[in-house]
Amino acid sequence: MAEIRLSTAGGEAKTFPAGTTAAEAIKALCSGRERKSTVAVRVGDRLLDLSESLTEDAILVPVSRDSREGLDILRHSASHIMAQAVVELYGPDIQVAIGPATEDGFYYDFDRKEPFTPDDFAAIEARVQEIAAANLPFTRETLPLAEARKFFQEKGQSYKVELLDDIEAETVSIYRQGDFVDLCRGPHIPHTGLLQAFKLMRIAGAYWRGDEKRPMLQRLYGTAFYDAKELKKYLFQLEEARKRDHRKLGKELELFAISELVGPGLILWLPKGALVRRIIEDYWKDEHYRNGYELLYTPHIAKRDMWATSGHLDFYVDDMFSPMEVEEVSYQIKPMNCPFHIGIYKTRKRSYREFPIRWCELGTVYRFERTGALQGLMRVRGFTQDDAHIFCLPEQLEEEIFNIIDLNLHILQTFGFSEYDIYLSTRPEKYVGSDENWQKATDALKMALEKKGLHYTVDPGEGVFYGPKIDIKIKDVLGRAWQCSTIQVDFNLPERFQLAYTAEDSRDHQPIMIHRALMGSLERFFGVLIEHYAGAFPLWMAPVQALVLNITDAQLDYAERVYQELRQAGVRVDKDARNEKLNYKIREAQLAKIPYMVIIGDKEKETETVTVRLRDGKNLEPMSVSDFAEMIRKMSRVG
RNA sequence: GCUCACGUAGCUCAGUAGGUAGAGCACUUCCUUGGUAAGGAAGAGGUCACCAGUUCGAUCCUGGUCGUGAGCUCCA
Repeated sequence: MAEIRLSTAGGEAKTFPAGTTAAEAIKALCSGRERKSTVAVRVGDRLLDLSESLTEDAILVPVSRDSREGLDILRHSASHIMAQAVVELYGPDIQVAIGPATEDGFYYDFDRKEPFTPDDFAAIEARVQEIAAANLPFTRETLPLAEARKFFQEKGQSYKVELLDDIEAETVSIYRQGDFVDLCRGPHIPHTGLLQAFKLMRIAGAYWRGDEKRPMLQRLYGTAFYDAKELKKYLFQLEEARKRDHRKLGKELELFAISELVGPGLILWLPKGALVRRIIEDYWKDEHYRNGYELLYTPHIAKRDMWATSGHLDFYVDDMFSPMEVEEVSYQIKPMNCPFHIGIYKTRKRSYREFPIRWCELGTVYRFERTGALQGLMRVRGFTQDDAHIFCLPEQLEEEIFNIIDLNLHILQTFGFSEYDIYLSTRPEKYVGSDENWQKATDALKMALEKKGLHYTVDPGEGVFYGPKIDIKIKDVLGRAWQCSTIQVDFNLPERFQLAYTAEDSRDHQPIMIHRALMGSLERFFGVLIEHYAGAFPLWMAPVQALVLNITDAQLDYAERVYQELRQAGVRVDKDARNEKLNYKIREAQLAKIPYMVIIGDKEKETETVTVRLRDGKNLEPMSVSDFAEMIRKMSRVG
């Protein structure tokens, strides 16, 4: 019998008979603990089941249940187990589609006439537990494509047949556990008993293959862990995340509102939220002034002809609100600010000596989002972009992009965001402009990122219709990445609007245009900020920095004086002069997440001081009002 | 837009075999003047999202509309 040499990475190779299973090899090559935690093996870039027979020399990398890969394998297996449970409970005529692992768990899509309801959850979960307890082995079989096709056709599983139609390989693998058989690449856990913690999370509709023209399937989402403790931890984190939800905090802290009176996706900034916004805007304007930008203001509507010239009517009309007639001329509300800045560019002849021109605007735009897409502040129909357009010479392009990235990261860091995913998006299916220009622009973006030493991922086909872009997605505390910053090169609008500048040769040339937004939309950015800080904004952003609390009516006069003095000194201060006990006032201030409580009793009144309580419950030594004001002033320097 | 769920006082939520509703907090008034997370009492507050239908009678049942949530799709 032939022999093969197997080893683990870094370990000594041992000789085995050909056909040894991965499980046997791991048993011989690994220590007890590693052996126990191994759920699959990796050979090169292939993941194999433990039951796989090995026929060639190989270096085996054990996949531990503690690794991300190991968890994904469990969850993928959990989706099969759930599908088995569903088929057993609701009959074999139910159509099964696909069931992969996801970031937080897994899902499986089913086609069934009757909708699943949350009432079904208990039954499905119970059946999953039974299957897990039965310790059914997962077994893999390989069969020729045609045979697999016949097999699933006979079972009436048309989605599987459709999947097989797209597979080009000669053979495919199927997995069985109990009576359930599924087309699957694998690998899987050795047996169902490893599924120790399972929970059905929710049900949602999902189009077959993500295509809204195809049938809507019922997607069951679940999550799974090797250990019940891990599941508990995950559910606790979900609960914590819910507490930070910007929609909940926005209501509680009276930051913003969405009113049925006004309409969906349209944000009302309440006084406290509006104050935070003003602080953000002031900082933004100062920072842009320092970085050589000039501020613009432009209207909210423009003639439809302009949107025809810009190409928006060809490529963006589905996202635009309907036109309105004004004196027999059609106008349309703006979904973007760029054509207006071009309007300003064209107010006179431009010289190359003016370049780069950096124009910024907090421009409010309106986009027709489908109702189902709206979500709190994160996805709205009217929002303000921190927009800018840079007009420059081709040879200035790379440096300008480099400068934008610098300013971008600086501003994000000021707000407390230091983790991001960076994407370079290339040409989409629907686009304008020449292939050559697209290539030039894409190269310039790539170059700037590489010079800056930033790690990025290429997102093929995700560019905007007028040019390629860099997107910087910031990560909030919930681990969600939010697309805020975007930097887009545009060789197209200058062409469409016939932009020109006079160059050294005294002839007209076409400038390059860059679009960029750093916070993206003030609404979304505010939403991310609320969740990031759980509503407890840093001092420099807090809408109310200090709250004056008198203990009894006897200090009302002094408390009023303190309040006025702090207000005059530029502290954002409120007062709570109500006839309530101190405990009560402190509780409310604490829930409002106000950074400093200024407590005024008889002692303070006599000595003309204040006692300061911090948001974390600590107290500062009594100090004079002016010292406190100075302290706040120093500590609330931006960033 | 599509699938599923939900919509009761400013907020969080009970409730009704179909007989026009209730709590806590918030609000108003009064008592209380209390040193670091809820003092007490009274009062006011609702076309039970909206529109139809079934019914002697609808907040409850049916249908539609609007809105919200979770997804799909899309995106700042």
